[in-house]
Amino acid sequence: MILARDLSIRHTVASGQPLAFYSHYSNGKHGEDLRYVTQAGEISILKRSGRISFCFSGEYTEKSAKDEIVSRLGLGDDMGEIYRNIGTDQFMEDAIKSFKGLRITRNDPWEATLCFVISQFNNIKRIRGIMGRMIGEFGEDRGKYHAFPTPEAIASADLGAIRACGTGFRDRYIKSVAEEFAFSFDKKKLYGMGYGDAKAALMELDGIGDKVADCILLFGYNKLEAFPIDTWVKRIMERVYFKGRKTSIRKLHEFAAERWPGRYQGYAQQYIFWHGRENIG
DNA sequence: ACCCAGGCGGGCG
DNA sequence: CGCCCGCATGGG
Repeated sequence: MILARDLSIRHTVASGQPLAFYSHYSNGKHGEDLRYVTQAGEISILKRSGRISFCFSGEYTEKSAKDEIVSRLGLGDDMGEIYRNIGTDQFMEDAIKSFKGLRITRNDPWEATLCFVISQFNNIKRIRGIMGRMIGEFGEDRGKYHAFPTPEAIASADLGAIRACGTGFRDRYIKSVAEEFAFSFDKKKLYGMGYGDAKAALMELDGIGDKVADCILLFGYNKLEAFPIDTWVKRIMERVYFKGRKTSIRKLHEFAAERWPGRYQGYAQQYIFWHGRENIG
């Protein structure tokens, strides 16, 4: 059993995070049910009120499964401190009120990378479909589910097979980053690097720009200071903070760093994104 | 039919 | 640096 105050699995999974693309979520009368497969095995969670009960299989032990869940769902985050930090104005207060319990999930760097390379110039529903087909096509068969595809599996696939999953023009980016992660890119090294250096290293890769790099750092490398700016965040910030004027990505980054200094820009961003998308349009 | 989606690379001034 | 363009695909 795990205590989980200020956790909404629904908001967390719905808000376009990598976890959503490889998990199975349902909300029944017994509570919120979430299942997902990792390289180590399968995790199954049931949350009712502020408590999580869980099951596991594969290589997991009671302790490692618990650690996995706490880490994956960001349960170590002090939401009181985070809400005080990002609740800087009426828009942010409304966002927090609407989506209290929305967490930043922590995913494997490769998983975050593949998901967000696919996300570019795309929409959440389609990303989900493409990821589902890639998992079915290239992920190891674990019986009930397939595991997340390894970089090696995708690196050795041919471009046509990747494209057959519905990736469109992103096929070559997908293959390229898979080759990097399989053979040359030192993905461990980024954990020990500062935010700026790690972002620059990711942006060396073909198909990874400013926004995708920030997503990978936020959702894959536990760097909560990352602030991904997509079309929604840009549009909403321009409306709320810049009187509707077109504003460059660079200016928006500068504004965010000033308004939400410290370690929680990534949380600010996720609440702007989801509140803006769901409640403001 | 038209527009848009968790953008990026390349080319231009 | 900023700006503009093309890019696959499917849903509204």
